Amino acid sequence: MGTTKTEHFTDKQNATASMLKALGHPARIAIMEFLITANHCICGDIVNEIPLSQPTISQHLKELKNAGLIKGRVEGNAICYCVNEQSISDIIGYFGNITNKINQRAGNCC
Amino acid sequence: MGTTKTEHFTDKQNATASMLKALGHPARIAIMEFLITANHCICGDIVNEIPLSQPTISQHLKELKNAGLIKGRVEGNAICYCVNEQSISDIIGYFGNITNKINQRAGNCC
DNA sequence: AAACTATATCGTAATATTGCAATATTAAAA
DNA sequence: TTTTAATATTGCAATATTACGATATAGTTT
Repeated sequence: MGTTKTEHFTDKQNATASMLKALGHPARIAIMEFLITANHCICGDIVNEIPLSQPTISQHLKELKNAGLIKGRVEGNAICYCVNEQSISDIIGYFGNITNKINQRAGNCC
Repeated sequence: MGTTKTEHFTDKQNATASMLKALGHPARIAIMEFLITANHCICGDIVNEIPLSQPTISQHLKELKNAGLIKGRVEGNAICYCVNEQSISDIIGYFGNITNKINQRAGNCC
């Protein structure tokens, strides 16, 4: 117990859940928004921008990276982060599909 | 510790994270997809459709409902569930905005 | 090389999540 | 009214997440 039973679900369902889970924390939403708003890659400003400790930010960045939502590039002794635009397209694609299915069907009773 | 420091983030960021967090589990993705694919409201079939125990499904439904992603309507001794279409629009709107910002900016270095 | 800077990792405490058996609740049917 | 059916709640064990201090690592500067 305590563990998600991923084996009952499709790969696509697990992959989708895992992307959205990575975005399911306000600090990670804030990091994504910061990276996007900043008009360029961010090297070393993230810790100053978000009021959490450096290890905590580093951990959140790792999770975003594992989920494929951001990319990192080593730049001297700093690391430049930016959004993986493909991942955002994938998410939009997913919800676009959902919307199409909603629009195609008969209608709700609730 | 162990608790998310929501006070450091905007209401919008917390609200967005909380919706996406609700979708950040394969069982809840599967429930959403089932409700959408089913072309009508679902009264009582969810437990048979997803290989998790009845209490576990009930708990996931509660979380989806708390996050505003689904609606429930009492129908005799059963409960009919359906997707809250507005919530999907909200999510699409959020990622649409993100995409606009990405397209407006100079470009990545990564 | 020594000091400095940026980031990652380790270890750990506090809390949250997942899943289920048992039980409660509520409405319908017999 | 007893039984049946559908769903919710409670209680709990296993595991995951969140956050951070301390420390490690790696590149830069002096």
